[in-house]
Amino acid sequence: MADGLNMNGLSLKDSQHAPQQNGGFERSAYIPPHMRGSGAPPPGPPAGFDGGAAGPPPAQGMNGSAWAPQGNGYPTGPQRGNNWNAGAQTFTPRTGQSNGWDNSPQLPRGFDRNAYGGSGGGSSGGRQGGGDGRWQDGKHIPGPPNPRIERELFGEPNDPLKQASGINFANYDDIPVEASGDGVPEPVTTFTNPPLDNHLIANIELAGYKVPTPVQKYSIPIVMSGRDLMACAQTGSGKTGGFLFPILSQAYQNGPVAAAPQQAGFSRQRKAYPTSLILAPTRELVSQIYDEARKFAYRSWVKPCVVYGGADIGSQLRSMERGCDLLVATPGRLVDLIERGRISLSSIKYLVLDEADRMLDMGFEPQIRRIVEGEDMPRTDNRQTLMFSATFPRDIQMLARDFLREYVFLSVGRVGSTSENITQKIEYVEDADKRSVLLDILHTHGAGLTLIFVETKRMADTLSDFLINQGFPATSIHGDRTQRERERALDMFRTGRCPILVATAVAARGLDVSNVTHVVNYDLPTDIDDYVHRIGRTGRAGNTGISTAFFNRGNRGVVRDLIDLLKEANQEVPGFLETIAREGAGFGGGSGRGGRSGGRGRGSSAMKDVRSFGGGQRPAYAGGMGMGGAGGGYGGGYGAPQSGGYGMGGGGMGGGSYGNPSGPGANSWW
DNA sequence: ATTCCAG
Repeated sequence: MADGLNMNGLSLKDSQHAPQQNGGFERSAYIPPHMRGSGAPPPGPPAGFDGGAAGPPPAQGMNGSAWAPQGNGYPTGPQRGNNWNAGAQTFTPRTGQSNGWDNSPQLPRGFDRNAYGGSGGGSSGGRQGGGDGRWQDGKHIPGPPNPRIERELFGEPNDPLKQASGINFANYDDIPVEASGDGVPEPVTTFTNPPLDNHLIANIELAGYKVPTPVQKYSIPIVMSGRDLMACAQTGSGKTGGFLFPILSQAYQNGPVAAAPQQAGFSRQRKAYPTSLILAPTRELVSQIYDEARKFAYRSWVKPCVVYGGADIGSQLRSMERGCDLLVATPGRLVDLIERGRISLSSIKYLVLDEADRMLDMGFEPQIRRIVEGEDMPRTDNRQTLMFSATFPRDIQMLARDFLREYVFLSVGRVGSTSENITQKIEYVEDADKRSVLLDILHTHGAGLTLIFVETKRMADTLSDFLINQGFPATSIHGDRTQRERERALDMFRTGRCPILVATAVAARGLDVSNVTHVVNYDLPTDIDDYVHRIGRTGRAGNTGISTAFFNRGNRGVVRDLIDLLKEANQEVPGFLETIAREGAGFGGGSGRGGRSGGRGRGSSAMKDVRSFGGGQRPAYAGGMGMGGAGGGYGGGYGAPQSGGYGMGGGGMGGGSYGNPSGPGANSWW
């Protein structure tokens, strides 16, 4: 259809919006993954070009603006200093209302005043949790303590439900960490000042966190020194804090940043200019991240906001009007709000992709590319980009490099990224027998929560109906249920009122529910990484968990990856798996998706920096496990570090290594 | 197959 391009957000819309120059080229020149690197022009602007914001280019020079990483003792990230402090002059903290956050003159006063802080007396915005403080005369003035909010955010002092979220690994130090890239800063070992801001530390204490998790130890100095980050960390290892802590700490120390100059008279409407944007693939995950953000923004000048679909947009808009510094969003709703002119990304300094490999997978990549490259977000030179996931297939890493600049690659935990805390069992069960085997499991299983994964929404309904008819306290969550139903199901599960939850992939990633003692893969996913994420719903925060998967010949497409994974995690490998693997999973490959993973390329790549292999190696390289120790640095082919955001260097992307036959255009979801 | 605006 004629709208095809537009649906992906890749066309030139809004021609009044920006000087086209290179930006125009970039917008219309979307190159699908499978075409990239094969002689087609690079999708981005030349190095150093600031094609992002509309209006005049930002001021040069950094002149010690408060936002620059100065107070924390870390060096500025390579080359980013230049444009980083866009509008450094306007930033100079002004007293009074607007504090320089949003200097777009066309904004109505009311919005401007509320843009941050200043709600001082009237804590009508108390609902937001964070953001009762303000930034004044170059200083952070936290709002007064609020016992009610405090209880809401952090729970009763001895509420086990809330306390459980405080991660309590007994032996953090046993977890191996590899960091690669140029000049990786030393990890921190404690939540102390320096480098962390005292107000943040106070909130961390309220939340009951004692010691940084491994991923936090590394991510804090990496982010605070201005570097980009690709972090591969085992599930339940504190990734959310890994990005929230350094981002908020910087914000508390340095205050608001001036917005990039806005196109005059563009909009009479109220428009939010967040400086941090966190994207995640499901509404529930976004909501969970937002709840965390509220904790650590408590009493601060930073106002967190959340937007996602299926919920009343009016209340989300009103909430944004009370200020929106750190925005947590699902891609669809964010695009919607951008189109309505209610959000501008021109002030973004931090972009976070949580569950980054999913966000860059076929289903999401066009939307992400549109948000990051097709709107007014600053380019890689003028923002920091952080990506987190438990799995990071190499082809997705290659894609991710489009959005990163001289990033540090961080790998925390075991290869394959499944936790040793999870005991994985695989049982051979024919489809027809699944129900009765499941009943056996549920009968023998004691206390604790059981999460059952199926492949389709329909199956989620029928199976939960079946279980309820059998007298089990079950419910379900999937994308065809209303948001209200979804949230209720999750809440019933979380609180144990409904300890059996049947779920589709919507619950596979990131959700942090304590006390999930058993994950059942009633249907195995076709992608082993999905399996990794699913079982990661148990065994969190240092607890142990059990995972049971029903396997039959319909799953032979993942048999090879599954065996590798089990071995890597020191789990028992049942004989039938080996047998079926020998039967030749190779040809039919089960219901294999023709897409990424190029065969069995995953196994060794999930926790490895692709740069270590030399740029653009094909997945056929897989199997080689032998990446050396930590700090391996760039292998050949990473090319000149200064070559801008698209530093493919020499190696190039070896034609066709993405093997994406259909391209990303096929999605017709909206 | 699944996720992601509203309708």
